Amino acid sequence: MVSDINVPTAMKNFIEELKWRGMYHQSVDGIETELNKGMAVGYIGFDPTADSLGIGNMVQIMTLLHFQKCGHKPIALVGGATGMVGDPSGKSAERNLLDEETLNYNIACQRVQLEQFLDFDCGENSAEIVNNYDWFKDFGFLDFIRDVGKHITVNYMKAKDSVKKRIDGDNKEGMSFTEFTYQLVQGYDFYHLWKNHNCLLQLGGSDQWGNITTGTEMIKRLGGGKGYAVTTPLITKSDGTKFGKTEEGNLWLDGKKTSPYAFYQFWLGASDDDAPGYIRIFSTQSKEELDALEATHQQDPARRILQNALADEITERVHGKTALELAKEASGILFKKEARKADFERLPDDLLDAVFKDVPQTTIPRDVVTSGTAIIDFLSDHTGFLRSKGEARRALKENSVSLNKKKVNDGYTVSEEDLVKGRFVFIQRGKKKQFIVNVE
RNA sequence: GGGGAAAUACUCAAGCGGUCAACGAGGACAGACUGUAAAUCUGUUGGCUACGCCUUCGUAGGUUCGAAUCCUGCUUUCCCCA
Repeated sequence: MVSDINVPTAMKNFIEELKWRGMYHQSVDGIETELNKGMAVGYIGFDPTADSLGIGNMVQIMTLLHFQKCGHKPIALVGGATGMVGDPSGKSAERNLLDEETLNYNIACQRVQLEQFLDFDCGENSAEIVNNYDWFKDFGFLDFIRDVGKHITVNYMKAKDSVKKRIDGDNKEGMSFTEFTYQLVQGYDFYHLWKNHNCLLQLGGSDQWGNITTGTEMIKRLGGGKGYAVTTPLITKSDGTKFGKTEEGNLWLDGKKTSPYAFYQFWLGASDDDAPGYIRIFSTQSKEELDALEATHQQDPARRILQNALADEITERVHGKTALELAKEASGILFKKEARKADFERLPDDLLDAVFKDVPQTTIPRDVVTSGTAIIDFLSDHTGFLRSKGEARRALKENSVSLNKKKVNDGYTVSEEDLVKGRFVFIQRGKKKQFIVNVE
C-alpha cells in the first residue's frame, strides 16, 4: 500500500471486524486469506424497488462502509437490469415488474443516497457505483443463453432455496421463467465485475447466498477463476417484529419520505436489548469505544447512552448535522415532562416551525377555538386527531390526552387561552402520539 | 367434469333461531410503575344526538314476530373423486 495521506485507514481484518460487529453469517472458505493479501474489491447489489433506500438496506450499506474502512474498495451495484427481472429470494409469490421509467427514477434516487455513505475520493480504495443495466442492455437473449446459460445446469439452479421453495415447497406457488432466470442475471453481474473490475467478493444478506454462489460458480466455469461470498445475518428485533418497519410502514433514508425527526426517533426508541447489537452494526466506532460505551450504559441504563449515541451518529450520517440538531431539539420539547406551554412560547417562530415540521398536523378555522369547543368534539370532529367521539371519550377516560403538555379531562373546553403564540395547539395522546392543530 | 366443506371484527377463533356489538387468544392503544427500554398489573379495542338508538358476521334475496345462526342464488377458498 502506498503511504499516501489520502489513504485513510490502515488495512484491518474485515472478517474479524464483521464477526465482532455481529454481521458475519457465512462465507466461502479462503476469503480471509485473500483479503489479508491487500486491498480487495467487493460489491453489494441494491434492488431498485423503491425511490429511496430504507433502513433495511442500511445493513448492506454499512457492510460496504466497514469494508471500505478496512482498507478495501467497495462497489455498490444498482440493479437496473436485475430490477427488471425480480429477485425471487424470500418471496413466496411472483412479483409485479416495475416499468422502466420508475426503475430509472428509483436508481437515480438510490445513487444519491449511497453517495452519502461511502467515500468516493480516498485514493485507490475509493467507492464506485455501477449499474448492471450498462452491461445487460446490449446483451441479446441468444447470446446470453449461449454464453452464460450453457454453463449452468438447471439441476444446479433448481437446488437453490429461492427456487426450491416455489417448486417443491409446501405452499408451492410456481414461478415464472423470468424469476427462475434471475440468479443467472445476478450471477453474471458478479462474473462481469470479477472480469472487468477485479472484484473477487460479493457481499449480501444471508438470503442472497444462493444468488451469490451462482456468481462464484460462473466465475469458475466461465472465467476459470475464484469468486468469494460473505453474507450478513438477518437483523432481528428482540420482540420478534421485523426490523426497519414501524406502524406507518417502512422507514426511508429519504428525508422527504421519512422525516429526520421520525428517523431519529426510531433509533432513540431502540430497546435495551436491541441497542448494543444495533450500535455495533451502524456505528463506525471501534470495538474499544463501543465496549466502553456499553459499559457506561450498563451502569445507568436510564440515561439511555447507547440509544442516544446510536441515534446521533446515524441521523447525522444520513441527514446531516443541522437536521440532527433540529430532531433533538424537537425531541426535547415534545417528550420532556417539564415542558409547558411557556416553552413553546419562548421559542422563535422559525425554529418552532422546523421542529414541528415532522409532527402530523391540521388546520382549522380560528373561531372553533375562540368560541370555545368541548374537548371531545375538538379531538374528533374538528381536528380528526382521534377517529371518533367514542375514541375521544375513551382516551379522556384513560387520562391520556394532553393539551400543550397538560392533561385534560372530558369536561374541558378548548378556548383562546390554549393557543400557543395565538396560532396553534399541541395535543398528545400518551407520550408518543402527537399532533398539532393550527388555526387560521 | 362430479361430490363435500367453509367464509365472523386487525389476525386466529367461538357462536348452531331470541338474553349478540357478538366468548376467548394474540396484536394494537392507553393508564400505573419507569428511562421515549423491558417486564408486570389494569383498562380500552363498531358508530351516535348514548341507561336508548343505528350499522355490522362473504354477497343478494327469502322464511320468521325475531337471523351471525334456517332456506335459495351468486362470489371466493379449501378438500376428495374423475
